[in-house]
This record gives sequence, structure tokens and C-alpha cells, in this order.
Amino acid sequence: MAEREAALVAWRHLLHAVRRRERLAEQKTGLTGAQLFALRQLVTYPGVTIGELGRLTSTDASSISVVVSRLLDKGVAQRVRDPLDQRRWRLHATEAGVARLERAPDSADLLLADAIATLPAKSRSTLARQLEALAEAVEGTGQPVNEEQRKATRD
Amino acid sequence: MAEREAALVAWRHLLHAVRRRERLAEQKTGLTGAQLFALRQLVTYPGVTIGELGRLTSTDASSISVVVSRLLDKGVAQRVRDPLDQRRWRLHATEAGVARLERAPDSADLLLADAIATLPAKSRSTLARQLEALAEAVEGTGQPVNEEQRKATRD
DNA sequence: CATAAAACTATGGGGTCCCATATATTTCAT
DNA sequence: ATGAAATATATGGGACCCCATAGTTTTATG
Repeated sequence: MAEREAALVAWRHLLHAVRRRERLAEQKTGLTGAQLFALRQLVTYPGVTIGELGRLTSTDASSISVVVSRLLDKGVAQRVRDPLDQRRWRLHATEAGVARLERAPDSADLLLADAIATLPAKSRSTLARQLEALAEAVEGTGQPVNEEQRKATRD
Repeated sequence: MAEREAALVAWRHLLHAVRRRERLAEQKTGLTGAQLFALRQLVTYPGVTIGELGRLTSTDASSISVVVSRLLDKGVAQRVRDPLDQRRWRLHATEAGVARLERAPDSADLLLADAIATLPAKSRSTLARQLEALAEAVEGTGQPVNEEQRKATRD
């Protein structure tokens, strides 16, 4: 019944809420949700590459590549060739970028993080486990579902 | 600490898993994730309107309108003017649409629903409550509403 | 050492999403 | 009854997302 689908509905509510919040933040900051989130990773992990950033944000490298190019255009990020590997760019937030983030306290990713942080520790870890289990289930089927945990290659 | 962000990471993992699963299902069925989900609602709630479908799927009416137009083009849905209100379309899945859905047992929305269904009842309802709470937090907060444009879009 | 294979980033295709707007129809006030 | 306000759907803009693929550079292999 409705009971059985409540979590699925709630999942969509959260998705919708996040997307709308991202639009609001965009109007206020001029940076989209994806841009804000990527930029925040750059502040936290200075010098990451495109590929690493993709793994950090759980998006395809080709997707994050486009997002980064916009960050560069807007002057909130910089890139430098990795001297040890000329294929890679090392990415950094600029001063302007950091300032821009500080003026975006109600971006979707932060509100979500804050909301999660206010959960009791136990609920929080349960939630994390459940979401990972769901991701695993959605990911796994269709392709060989190995009991043995896939090579994790953690981020 | 990583602990504090585990749920946020898990959230993104699930998002990524769903998007990738939708691509796989698309290759197999010729219908995108949004199309499959909308079509399934049409089977469950025959005769819904565009607006109702938007509320059912937690998406903007203008977004679902485009998705529906593709369903119509593909012949998996039909529409008829509501005789009582000439602005509205009444939407239905066609036979072909129903058949198409039956051949898509591993679509993202179904896999997610199944995974949720396999959770213990208690965990399931807790998850639903938590996700709703997060949606509420993301939606509600930060919204200074500063008088300005405030279109009550409750659903 | 030369070359094939793998890794990294970028580009383009087709879809989705929200918002702002436009048009048609219905409902509400006066 | 008539004009104004609200409602329903559609269109276009700009960004995102995944996948396929291409061009470089690096690593592995014979």
C-alpha cells in the first residue's frame, strides 16, 4: 500500500527538494548546485584531478569535466598541468571561489549535510548503511551480482 | 570525520547508481528512466492529468509534460481531452505501453522499490521518515522568502 | 626500443530538470 | 454577464548527466 511505498515517495521528495534548492542557490550565488559542490571539493582537496573529482562527487569524469570548465570560466577555480603526468590537470579553488562559497551557506549540499548532521549518530549511520545497500542493489542486478564485494577502490 | 559524511556519500552513490541503471534500462527498453516511471504511474492511475502526474512523480508539470509527449510519440501512452475541463488531458498507457513495462523488470525505479521492500518493515518506515525529514529541511530552511516572489507550490 | 594497451580529459548526442513565460480555459467577483 | 484572477499545459533557456568516442600521454609488453 502507500505504506510500502512511503520511502520511495520520500526519496523523490528529497530529490525534488534538492533540485529546487539548487535553483534558489543559483539565483543567489550564480553557481549551480553541481558547481557549488565541485568547488567545495576543490577547497577540501586542493590539487585533485578531474578524474579524482569525478570519483569524489560520484559523477562521470566527462560530466565533471564540463562543470570544471565553467568554474574556470567564472574564475572561481584554476588548473595547472601535473608536471609528473601531462595528461592531468591539478585543480584549485581561487580566492574568489572561496569567497563565493562563503556567501552560499544555504546551498543544497550544505543544507543536506546539516540536516544529516542533526540526526542522532546512530540514525545517521543506519541511514548511511541503508542508502549504501540500496545503491548496491540498484547497481548490482543486471550485471553479475557477485556475492563477493566488488573491488572497492574507495575514494 | 568520514563518519559524519558517510550518509552524504551514500546518497550520492545511490543517485549515481540510479542514473546508470536508467541508462542500462534505456538501452534494453528504449524508454528512459523518467519515461518508464511516468508510464508506470499511468498504468497504476489511469486517466491522470499532466499536473497530477507531476505531483505523483515529484517533478514540475513542465518537465513531465515533455516526458509525456515522448510517451505519446512512442505510442506507449494516449491522451484524451477531459470533457469537463478542456484544458486537461486524461492520460492512459496503451497496450503496447503495458507490454513494454513488463519487459523492463530491472528498471531503476523497480529495483529501488524492490530493494526498499526487502528492508525490514521497521527499517523501511524509519528510512521513509528520515528521507522526508531531510526533504523538509532542504526545502524549508534557508528560505528567507524575503517577501519577494513566493509562489506557494505545495504538493 | 617500439608498439600496443591503458589512462586522462574533452566533445557531442539525446534526455531530464527547473524556472520563466505564453496561451487557452475555467472560475470568481463585481 | 464580463472582465480579472487562477489553473492547466506547452515552449524555450541554460545546466546536468551518462555514454560513446576521440586525442594525448603514460605504462606495459614483446
